[in-house]
Amino acid sequence: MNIGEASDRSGLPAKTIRYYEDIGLVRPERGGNGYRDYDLSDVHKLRFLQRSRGLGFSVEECRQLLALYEDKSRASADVKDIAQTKLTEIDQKIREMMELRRTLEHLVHACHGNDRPDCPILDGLSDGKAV
Amino acid sequence: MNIGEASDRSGLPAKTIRYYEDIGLVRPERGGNGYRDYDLSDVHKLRFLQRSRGLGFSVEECRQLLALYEDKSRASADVKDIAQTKLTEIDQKIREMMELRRTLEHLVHACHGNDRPDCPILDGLSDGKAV
DNA sequence: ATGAACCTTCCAGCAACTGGAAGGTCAAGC
DNA sequence: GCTTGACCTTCCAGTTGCTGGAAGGTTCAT
Repeated sequence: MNIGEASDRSGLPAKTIRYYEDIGLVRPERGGNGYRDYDLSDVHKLRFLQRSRGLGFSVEECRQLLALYEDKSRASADVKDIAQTKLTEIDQKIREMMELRRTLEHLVHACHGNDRPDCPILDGLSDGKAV
Repeated sequence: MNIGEASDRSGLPAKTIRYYEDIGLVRPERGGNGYRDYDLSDVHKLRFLQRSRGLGFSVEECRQLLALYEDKSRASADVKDIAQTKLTEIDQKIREMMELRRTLEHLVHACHGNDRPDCPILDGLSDGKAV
């Protein structure tokens, strides 16, 4: 498929997809007309990149994660180690996300939208405790 | 406190903290010697930035989230709307994070580290289904 | 066969840091 | 009181990860 459809299916702008090819992340075939030709596994990698980049992983981290898709790499123990490390990081990120959610929810609901000095959030801020 | 301690407590490099001052995110007092002087509420904002940036929110989004800490903004309905929108986004990110976790876990455990062609992940990839 | 909607490369610019130089401040030890 | 080392300051340049736009080729429907 052409880059436009790959873009639609992955949720990444065509520009970004070309950039990912430049830096060697996802390398599609080329048709006789010079157009990039993406297959389903390419699209899957792109979706994976879209998700993991949006969740705060760097391109280099994504490159490592993506290496898990290559079966020869998946067979090697060190790449499994990387994956295991990333799993731990993801768990940490999920915890942080939950905490951020809780903080925001407090800010939206616990304070009643006025400037009361006894607002629990402001109190939490002023004495330095985590909100 | 000096920038070094603020860095230790927030988990952000001093460079990044100075950059955040440049762009008007967290503005500490200055001591007589010209050193930046952070209080606990500054540190709390920095920790908040560290978390939300690491979770894939842009600096501009963080600026909006941070505005919730300013009580005058917190009193306004539109800022509450922003917070509500961000809450929805966070929920979405949590779901994506869970899915990413599940994908990785599959890659680590479901394939037994060899190159068997019937590996469920490879099968999933080759027929284009999500892993 | 012409126009719209694709695609290509290349180059410039922006966002969000990051590193390094050149120099001022501070607290500890001699 | 003076040095030494670990702080801090500003400024400027470089990197990462895109993103926009120009200039031009391809495809397809009318």
